[in-house]
Amino acid sequence: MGLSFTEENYIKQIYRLSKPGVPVTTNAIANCIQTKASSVTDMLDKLAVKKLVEYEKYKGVSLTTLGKKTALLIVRKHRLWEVFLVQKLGFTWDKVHEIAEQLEHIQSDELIDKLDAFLGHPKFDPHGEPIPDAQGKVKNQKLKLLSECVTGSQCTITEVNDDSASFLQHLDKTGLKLGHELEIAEVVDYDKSLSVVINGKKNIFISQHIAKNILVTLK
Amino acid sequence: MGLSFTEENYIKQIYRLSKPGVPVTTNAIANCIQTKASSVTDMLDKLAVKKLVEYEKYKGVSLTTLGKKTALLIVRKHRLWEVFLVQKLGFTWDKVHEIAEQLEHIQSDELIDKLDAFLGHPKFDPHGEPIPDAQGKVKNQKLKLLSECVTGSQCTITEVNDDSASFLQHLDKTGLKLGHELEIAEVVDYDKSLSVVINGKKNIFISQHIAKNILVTLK
DNA sequence: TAAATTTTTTAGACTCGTCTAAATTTTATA
DNA sequence: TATAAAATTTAGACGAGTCTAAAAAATTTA
Repeated sequence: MGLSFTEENYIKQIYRLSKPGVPVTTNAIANCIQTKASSVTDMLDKLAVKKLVEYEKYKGVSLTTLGKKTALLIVRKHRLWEVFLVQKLGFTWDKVHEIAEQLEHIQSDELIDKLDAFLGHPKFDPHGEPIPDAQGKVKNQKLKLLSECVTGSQCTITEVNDDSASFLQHLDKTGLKLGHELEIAEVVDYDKSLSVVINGKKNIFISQHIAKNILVTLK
Repeated sequence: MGLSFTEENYIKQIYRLSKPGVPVTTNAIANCIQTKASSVTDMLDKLAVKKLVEYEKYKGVSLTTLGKKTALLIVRKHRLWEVFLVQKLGFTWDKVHEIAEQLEHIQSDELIDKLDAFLGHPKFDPHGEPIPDAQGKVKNQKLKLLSECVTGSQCTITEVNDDSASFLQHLDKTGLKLGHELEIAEVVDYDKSLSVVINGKKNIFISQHIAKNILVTLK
């Protein structure tokens, strides 16, 4: 059952607008997709026939299990392409979205499998959003910048934003590695530097500059 | 002046079917695009209005300078993506075309520039076809299989078809490297093996099996 | 709770790209 | 060169997706 470019866009936007329990309104979708409410109504009828959404007149819409899975596979493609654009082609975060909006509609499972492998099976996109797996399952954790964590928080180093040799060498020297557990002992007020405990042992200082390039998963 | 997905496809196919002097026929396009002649006629009218083709009723069609440039930029995208799919993602030659047909329509000059740089500004696609530059200019040389060269021809090793370690090691041992100049001293009749002179010095034998995996640019 | 407002849906029309069937032009053949 | 055959174009229609304007339902407000 192949979906059109347009149908895929509706599904994806409905997914983005969804909040547990609350159905998504026609107008919300219209704003978000840059179209008119009447067009949305038409499309919702169509998607309901295809069993991708549950739709009751005047009551808004929500994704079915099938619709949700469909959405997650599109999101997967979107985020994998974002990783590619940033990590391999050197785009900055802010510029990748528009291009990924196009790339996410390329149809080929094999392409996505191979892209995923080429990128080293990344778990998060450049914005820290989790990448669903090939079955459409998402880890419900989100990455946070270490620089945004508060005193007392416990987290795990999950990714870095700066892949330059000098940055990676610095991390190495400091004793910071992917997978290490951190506890924020103190956030120094005047320069936002951090005092952190690594794996419950070593205590080190990290400047805000460095902390801004380290992504962590909160406990 | 943005072109639709469909318009781009027509332009590209007309380019592929073009032979100097001879206009492309409506039926030829219809066969090639999997559509009906009447649909082609409609589209040709449209493309003529946009100054992409010169079209006279019942007389066939040819690309204008603008149309040709448009086609070459699409071909550029197509071939760069093919290189990406083969070299970076590990697809085999035969499987990349269909996916590249989709990727070639992604709109972003910056994306193509960066992809080109990421791939090391390749000059040929995996099939040996030349990749037009960002201005739509093509080097009018085409890669040829070494096995297809005749006695006396002079050429430069430009690419290999087999990227396996064992093949590359064999080349290395034999003294063959990208960029080396070859002169075909003799084509042995009974087994099609070649006697070649490398860089005007060393003279070696190359079996047809090996020669079939070496691409050269003719002098 | 009745009126006013907002949201949503319906009805009808438009564009894009396609199709079939019929008409026309070109080309091949006798 | 007249005629048959093939190629091409025209005419009219359709589906997808969109729009505007009007009608209907839901929500807010008095």
